[in-house]
Amino acid sequence: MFQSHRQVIKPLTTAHLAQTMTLLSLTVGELRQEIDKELSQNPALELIEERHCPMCGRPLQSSGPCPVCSTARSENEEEPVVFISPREDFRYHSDSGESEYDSGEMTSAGDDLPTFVLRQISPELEKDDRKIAAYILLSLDEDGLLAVSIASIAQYFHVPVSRVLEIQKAITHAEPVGVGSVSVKDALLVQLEVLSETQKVPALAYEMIATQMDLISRKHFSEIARNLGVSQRVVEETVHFITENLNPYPARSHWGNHRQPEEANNLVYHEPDIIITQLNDKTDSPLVVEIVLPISGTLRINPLFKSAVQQASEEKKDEWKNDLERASLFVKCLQQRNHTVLRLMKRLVTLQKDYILFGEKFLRPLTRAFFATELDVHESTISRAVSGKTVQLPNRRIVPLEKFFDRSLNIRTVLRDIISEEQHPLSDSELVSILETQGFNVARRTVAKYRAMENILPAHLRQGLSKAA
DNA sequence: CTATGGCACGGATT
DNA sequence: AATCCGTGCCATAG
Repeated sequence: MFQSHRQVIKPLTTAHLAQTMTLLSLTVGELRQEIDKELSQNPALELIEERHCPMCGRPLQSSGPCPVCSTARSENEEEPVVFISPREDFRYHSDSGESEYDSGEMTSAGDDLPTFVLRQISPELEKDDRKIAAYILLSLDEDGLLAVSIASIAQYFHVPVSRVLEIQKAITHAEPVGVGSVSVKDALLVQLEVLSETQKVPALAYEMIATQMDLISRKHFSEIARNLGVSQRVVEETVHFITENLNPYPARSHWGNHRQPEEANNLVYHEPDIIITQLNDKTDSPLVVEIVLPISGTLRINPLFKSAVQQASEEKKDEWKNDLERASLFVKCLQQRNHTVLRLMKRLVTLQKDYILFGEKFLRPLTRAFFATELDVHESTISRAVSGKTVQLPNRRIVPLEKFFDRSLNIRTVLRDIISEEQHPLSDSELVSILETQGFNVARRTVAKYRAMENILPAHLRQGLSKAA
């Protein structure tokens, strides 16, 4: 066996390669199961509590970025800070004592709402706060609104109201946005706030919801117009915007098969495999990318076990040696998996920075093949690394990693914008020429397809938008 | 005659 | 090798 050149991680055997490949394609949830399994049946493997920063090797205290690295790294403004981040177990209902929780089918795809939300926010909560968050989430009514008062929660946990409010705020800002609000009004306000980060919203919407809520629900538009001193037409347009884009019952948009088929809001219930955040909310501050590792602590070979092998009886020795082999293989594969994902994300985030910060309009159509040559790995490696994984963006949206490789999302978004601002229903061929002026060359037929994807009606059915009363 | 959706083909992507 | 996607052609609706 030859080693042509020495790498950080060198592939040793075919078994190694095979396992690396399978580990690479696993999501955090699946990986957690895999590690649990390996840990329970291989005595040579050990999980030690203390953690070391994967970048600089210093021991880490709390979860989150290593202070040393992130500060040191952020000097380089071009590259995002990327690191592998150990995470505590997200499961809130079972204490760590019960480690296997019917681990067979505990995939993250079909979580209930509380679990789903908790997974999003738990990274930024202290351990004690997670309990409170879980309590809040379990106190929701079926619409996703809070069924008990904030004060009673504070009393229950013997903590100040302000702390509960802070946690509740985190919950309402998670997907589905507005969940956990105390009222429909609050839910709408939060949604509006989040929405305004990515698109422009009617100027009056906020004030209208905040002060005229009961009139809105009773559809007394003329009275609202009088109260706010604007024309009734403006009121109606704003209300239209509200009913179209906001959802008074956060939980229903995903759970109740209300309204549109779930195609429209293709939310995926996953804990994120990768979390992208921005430390300050400044748009120029570097992005922080965390590759989520589903265990807290460091996985390594148990040194005691290793030395014990020496003095083992003959028959045991072989078996134990085998365990040792497997353990080191497993650790190496795990490292390589993280290494690959890390390299990929580092490059991906720099290239798609505009998309991450400013929305889908700025998504660059990149292909997996491109990254394969870029990182000098096989295409299938990238495929494996991308498939099934999910990313949490700074705006808390959780999107599939595949979205980063959507070849037409940017055009579709521009198309959506054009249509939403059209004065007059534009036909497909007209849309083609408008897109052309913006640098997008697509065929007429393709525009039709994009419309279909975004479920936008054809031009002749699109007029009912702003009809005068 | 114009606008749109269906089917199918070829090239790119996985 | 299998799949996805953009596009051209044609039928149909208005």
